[in-house]
Amino acid sequence: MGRHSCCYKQKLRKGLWSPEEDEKLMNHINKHGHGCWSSVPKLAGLQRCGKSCRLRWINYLRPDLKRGAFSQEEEDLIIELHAVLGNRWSQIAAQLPGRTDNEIKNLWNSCIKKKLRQKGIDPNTHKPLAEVDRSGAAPTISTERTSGSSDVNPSSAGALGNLSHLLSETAQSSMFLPVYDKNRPETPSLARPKVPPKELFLDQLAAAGHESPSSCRSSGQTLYFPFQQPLGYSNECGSGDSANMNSLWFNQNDFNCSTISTVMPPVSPSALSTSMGLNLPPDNPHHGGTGIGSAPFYWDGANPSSSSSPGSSGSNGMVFEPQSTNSILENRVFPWTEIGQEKDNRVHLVEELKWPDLLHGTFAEATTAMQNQSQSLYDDVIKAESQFNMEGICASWFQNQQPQQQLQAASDMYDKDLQRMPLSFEHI
DNA sequence: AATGTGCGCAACCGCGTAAAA
DNA sequence: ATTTTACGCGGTTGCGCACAT
Repeated sequence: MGRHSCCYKQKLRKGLWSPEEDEKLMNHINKHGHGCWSSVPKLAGLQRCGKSCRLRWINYLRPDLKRGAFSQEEEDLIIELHAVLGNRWSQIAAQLPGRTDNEIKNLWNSCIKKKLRQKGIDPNTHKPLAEVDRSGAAPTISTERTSGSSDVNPSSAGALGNLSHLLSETAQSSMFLPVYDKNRPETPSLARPKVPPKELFLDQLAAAGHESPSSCRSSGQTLYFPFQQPLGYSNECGSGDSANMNSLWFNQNDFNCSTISTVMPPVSPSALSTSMGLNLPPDNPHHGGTGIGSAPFYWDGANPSSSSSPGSSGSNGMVFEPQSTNSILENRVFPWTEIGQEKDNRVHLVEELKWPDLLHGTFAEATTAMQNQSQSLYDDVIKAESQFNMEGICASWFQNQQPQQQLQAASDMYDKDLQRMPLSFEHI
């Protein structure tokens, strides 16, 4: 395999980017798009390698980046997604519009890990630390890319695998899990997928839930179902009382097939509602508490004024504006845990969203039936992704901006740099 | 005030993969 | 079919700041 030739070239600047460099890069991409990244530095007049330019653009200069601290909802979503996807930061980031994989990775390593440990949860396995300790060798997240195997968090995959294992064929067929072809060749794309995020995301969930890696055998021990973990992550539950937290975990012993279809939605409602851009009035009886449409954690895609990305208003799905004033975890992320009295009239709504629909692009139709304002995850994510293809898009974004907005954008863009500006700039 | 330490963030590095030559 | 080039991803490093000693 060839290496980045640029990496070996000498006299290329490294380290922090100066405002001048940022300006050059931004101007160039605004005018011409990035095209071939390796040619960007030359065309933009930068003493940087293309890789560095790309990274700078993606992680810092992109106009659709959401700035500022992560909200509690975002953190919860990251935890939730990490339980399913492991350290696949780019895929996690795909579910958090405006956030970069690097940003999420840093947040995870510096902040979330710590919080989870403080709450008695092992950040690698998403299990209670006590349980991990008891089992001896703590399973670790395998993110080896050389193995060629799926690097889905094995603990999560294992948990899902356990669930899968528990199910009879009949039970499985009644679920809305996809019919996953076990004979499907293990394509490299599973390890390093280059497919649209939605398909990828669902594919991995499917793989996690339906494939049977060796780690997925039934262990006979208590199963902690990862989707419910955020109950333990909740601030409200952040007492650190591990006994209480443990009680929130899903116990295989209480598990029966009748609950599976409710307990096992393949994608968490928050993830879907976030990604789909659902704007669901909380009092809508069609998504009152169970299922995908139930999460009042929604954002107003039609409210560009609230967006950090003015050019992405409306349907392009880049505006991520959590509207919930409550914790996402209060029966919203995992509302199916609250089956109770409303179960019957809600479950069927959830069950309308069958995996084949999700996987074959008819998801939007199903959700439309439930909720007129919904849009497909696929469309949304694709649009989000297309935002990254800045060929001309960025230019149009800037063209759409009012002068003061451009100034504000530029101002925001340099906030961090200004904050980091050494004292030597004070005399300017 | 000087030094040490921890933390967060930005950027780099190495690798795998796909596409192009 | 093979080699080269480019891209994207995840892990790691290092800088700068804030706080403690």
